Amino acid sequence: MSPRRSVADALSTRAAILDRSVAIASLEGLEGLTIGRLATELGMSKSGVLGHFGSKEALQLAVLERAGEVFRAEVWEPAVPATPGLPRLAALCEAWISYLEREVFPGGCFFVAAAHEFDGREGAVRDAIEARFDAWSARLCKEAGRAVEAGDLPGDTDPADVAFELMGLLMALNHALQLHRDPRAADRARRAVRARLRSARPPGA
Amino acid sequence: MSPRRSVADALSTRAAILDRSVAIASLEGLEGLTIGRLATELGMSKSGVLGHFGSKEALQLAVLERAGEVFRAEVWEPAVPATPGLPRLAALCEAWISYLEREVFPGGCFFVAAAHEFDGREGAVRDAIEARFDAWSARLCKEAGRAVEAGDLPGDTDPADVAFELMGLLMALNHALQLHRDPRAADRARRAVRARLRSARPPGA
DNA sequence: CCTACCGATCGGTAGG
DNA sequence: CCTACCGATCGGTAGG
Repeated sequence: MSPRRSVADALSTRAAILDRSVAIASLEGLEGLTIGRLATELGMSKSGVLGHFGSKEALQLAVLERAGEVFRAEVWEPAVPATPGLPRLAALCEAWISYLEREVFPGGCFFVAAAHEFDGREGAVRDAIEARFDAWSARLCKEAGRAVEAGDLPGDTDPADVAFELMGLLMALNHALQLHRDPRAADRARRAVRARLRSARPPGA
Repeated sequence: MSPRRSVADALSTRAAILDRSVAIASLEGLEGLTIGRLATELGMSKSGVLGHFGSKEALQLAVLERAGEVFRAEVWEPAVPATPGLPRLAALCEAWISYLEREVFPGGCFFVAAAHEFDGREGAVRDAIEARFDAWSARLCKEAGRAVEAGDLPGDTDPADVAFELMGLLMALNHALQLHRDPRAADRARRAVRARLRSARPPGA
């Protein structure tokens, strides 16, 4: 229909490859994602798949990029309307918990899984994963720092400590859901986040 | 030297295969552990390696068993002398933190990595990993329950909440050390564990 | 986007 | 424990 049909087709094919790749890699890992399997599932040839990216590593980086877009929409965006500081910190955690509960990725948090798969290696994929966690930690630290400034967390609180502890709760939830399939874990995580973010000030002070 | 030299040799060969397997799998994962690589590194043939176990899955299960022995010696045993309840809970956490700091396994906690690698699959390997975490959680819960009974933690504390939160701190530490190579993380984890286990009772009450 | 192919490696087996 | 081998699959390339 379009006069540049081949270009539009190429873009939509690329998008289809990436969506399928994200689904596979979420369960099997970024290494378990193979060109041959992708080709079979998509009804394409291997070279047809690979032609869009050039190499497996380039495909993996594109998959991380695509997963990052999903994460941004599902976790970062919902917290934007919240008031900076403690309320936004709580909103970020709630968005993360909800993102796991709703199984946005079938294998749990895409980046937690990728981090464990690549933390013992070197290269561009590992670096891309680390950069995403750096950005996430920085975001948590920033909001925690604002909460301290606003007096919503005790004045001697280290924002990095808060970010570290919240990350732990989120990782424990991911673990409980994926390995133990424990449906009570989400509420446990919510309770723990609430307790950690409760001001040391007496209510109403 | 021994009259049953071939039997003793077989056992020591098996032990050598498992030790090398643990080292490889810690960094590359239990699937990244291949018979061919093992054979090359040990100066054996592939069939010589495989003959000790029968299949790759049986090798993976034996590797988990061997890693479990190391974990028991490094994390469970050091906490045995501690008084049951809060002191032993603290000792278990400190042993775990030290076990990561000392890089007992080059790729961080063997079981956390294995859990993420296999939580999206089915089978005996996945089941063995889950069983180890069940045992670990039960242990933390038991000591937390004793701490509540002894009045060392608030009376309305859910021991499973404590175990969940401590697991989170340990996983956050593993992540910080492996992905971010952040040497400050161990002390951050110690601080957070101490804060979580601090009694709600005023000191000396 | 395809077919046809490359060398390397995978887990595993036969036979000794 | 070995050699020699199996079919399958890996990432990737040549040539169109």
